Amino acid sequence: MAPDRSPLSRGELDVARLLWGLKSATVREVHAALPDDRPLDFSTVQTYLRRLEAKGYVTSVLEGRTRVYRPRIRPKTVIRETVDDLVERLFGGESLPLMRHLIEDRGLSDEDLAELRRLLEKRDDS
Amino acid sequence: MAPDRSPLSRGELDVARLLWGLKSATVREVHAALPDDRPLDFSTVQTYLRRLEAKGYVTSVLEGRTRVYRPRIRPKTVIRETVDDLVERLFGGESLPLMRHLIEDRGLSDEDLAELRRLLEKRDDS
DNA sequence: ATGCGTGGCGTACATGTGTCATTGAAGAGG
DNA sequence: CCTCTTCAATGACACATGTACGCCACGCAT
Repeated sequence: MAPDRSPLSRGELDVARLLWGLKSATVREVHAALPDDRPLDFSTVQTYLRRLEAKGYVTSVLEGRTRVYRPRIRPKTVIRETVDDLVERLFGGESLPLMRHLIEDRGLSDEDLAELRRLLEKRDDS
Repeated sequence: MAPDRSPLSRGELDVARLLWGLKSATVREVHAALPDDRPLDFSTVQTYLRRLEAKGYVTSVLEGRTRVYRPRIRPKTVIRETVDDLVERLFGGESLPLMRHLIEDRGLSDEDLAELRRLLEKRDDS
């Protein structure tokens, strides 16, 4: 249950997300996938990937002379850990207040609401 | 919209939460209010409060020879900023996936579910 | 061969964070 | 008053994080 590996920093998470999207990628590919509003130097990406590996979030193999990285921890896991942590720190462990916040203070479209209701029903008869 | 003040670190948030609860307090009072599972040195609390003030989250006045701190930014605001940030970096800005996660992957009690449904209805006819 | 792009690896370095130790002055007791 | 106690204020320090440079090796097109 405890998050055995150390937590991701902001930048590391950004890079990890890209890697999840790519399934498997070289530094260059991750670098190329960076959104325009977050330019990073090639080496910076390299550093992040190295640190991600050191922290146990990704693995890599050397293919020829190129290192290929791929995720080792699934997004779901990281999401769980991150959200748990946030709920803990911000709401003392209660998730309902977070729900309330989301519903009341953030824009939810009508589709979102419909979908939500569906989720609730499904959750209901289980 | 932009979070003009720099974000709170983990420890800073812990202390800020205590201060929100106390409305107004001296270093010593905050220190005394620390939960048993998170002991911090008096000076450490002092440092956090100082940094919180530097970041603009709290203010203080010297009353006699004692400094009294009080919140300057409301919890709601910090919550909004923090959650926005998390939704952004973890779900690309969509809040529905976070909802889904909360409903499906975290334990919600029956009361929580009932409450949720009420929230949705209220939200509905508005 | 020579020089250029691609890429790995190690290194660097400023700033942010977690956590205290030390300093220094205001009030209490004699 | 002078010393002792008690805190507030400041300094310090190690580790984390954001961001990048530099050097070197390889392979390909002059």
